[in-house]
Amino acid sequence: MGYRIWYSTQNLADYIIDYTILAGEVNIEKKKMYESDANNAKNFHSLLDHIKKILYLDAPDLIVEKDLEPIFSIEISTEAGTGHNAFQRFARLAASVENNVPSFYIYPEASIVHRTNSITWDKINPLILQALKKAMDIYQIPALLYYFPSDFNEYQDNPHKSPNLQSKGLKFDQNFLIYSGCPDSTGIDMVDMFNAMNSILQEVSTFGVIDGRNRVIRSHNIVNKVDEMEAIYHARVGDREWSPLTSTIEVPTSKLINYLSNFHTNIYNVGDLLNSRERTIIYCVNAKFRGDPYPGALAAIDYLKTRQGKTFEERYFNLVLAWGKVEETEDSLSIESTKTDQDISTFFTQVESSENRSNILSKSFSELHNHEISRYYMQVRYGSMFSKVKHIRVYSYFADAILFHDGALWRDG
DNA sequence: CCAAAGAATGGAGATCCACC
DNA sequence: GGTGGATCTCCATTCTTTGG
Repeated sequence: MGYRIWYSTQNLADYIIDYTILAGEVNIEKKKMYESDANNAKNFHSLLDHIKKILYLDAPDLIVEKDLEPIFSIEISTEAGTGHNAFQRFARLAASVENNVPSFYIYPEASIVHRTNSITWDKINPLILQALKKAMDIYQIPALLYYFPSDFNEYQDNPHKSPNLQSKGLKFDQNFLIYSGCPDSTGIDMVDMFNAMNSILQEVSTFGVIDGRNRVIRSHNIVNKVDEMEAIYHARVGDREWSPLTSTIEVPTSKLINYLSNFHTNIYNVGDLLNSRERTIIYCVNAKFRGDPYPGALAAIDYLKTRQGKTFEERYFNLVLAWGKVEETEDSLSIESTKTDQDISTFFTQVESSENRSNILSKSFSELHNHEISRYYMQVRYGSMFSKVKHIRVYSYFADAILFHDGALWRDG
């Protein structure tokens, strides 16, 4: 027993160990993490059960564990945070917090984007701070945003003079041989972040993992961080709407029920769940049916708009995902397909192909290779829960219904 | 009309598997 | 066992829309 660091890139594991009090630990082991059964059929099933559960929605970059219990998870992005980009990774933060595991999100306050006639700092969408706050309010588990160190403060008026122009204005760690791709460890937010991680590690050492994790939301420096996040949000948000909420509409649930009636007979009735909420939030995506960045944005909308309690049953609004051009009509909805791959058959094809590819439940014992035995046993227990592609998993977890122009799927309860 | 923000797409990298 | 195609995932650029 001791510490175990699950990583997708080993550099990041070394970075976190070396810059926190984990550096003094002897009993510490690093292990490679596998994202899903769909993506890594050979190895995913060998992960411990509680790690699989965090990975169910989406895989973070790092999970730190003590005595076989996760202590916190980390996600890093260097992407420009405009539009829904900052939400792209939100589902994995949600997955972590929903399992009572604190999570850290490292994201640039701004990064330099070169466009045809200009060089600008693209700034992070402040709504991400609000989404994290909502998740913390519900679970009382930290979900903290730290800025990836950059030249933004010093050079916000003249990005072309940024010393790190070639890396979009971002500051990477000086020791690039050992910590390649990791943020500058001397950056003020990184120092704060290491302190917060140390607080969690100390709470967990003193009170045990379960109690420790539940106490950290009240730790002094984490309380300060949460206050700071809220202050930044209020300073930046203004009185306008921000993505992804700009792509949502709110309608009476009766219109949703009428739309669904296009796809079932008169004898069938939609179950109680959808009808139990008067109004419905629809996330309208007029893109080819696909994954990123939409799964993360859908998860964020859940926290921003619809969620009251810890599960999707405790929603104030229904949360619905619609593909195509959506219009509200007098008593229903109209959805028009304006692009390829906006038919419901696209969804079914993707489910079917991952099922054909990943599901080995129809094999006989003598057909199984040695490494397939424990994978088979996992699938006996969980079916294809971990074996579908990420966006199918995330959409069907968060959305009460998914609408297409020529079909729909919905929950009855 | 231009700049900023938003929405959507394309592409790279990793891995697996069928086939030779 | 080498190789090419298919799949999955992540990254972030590019195209589109909006607002002053």
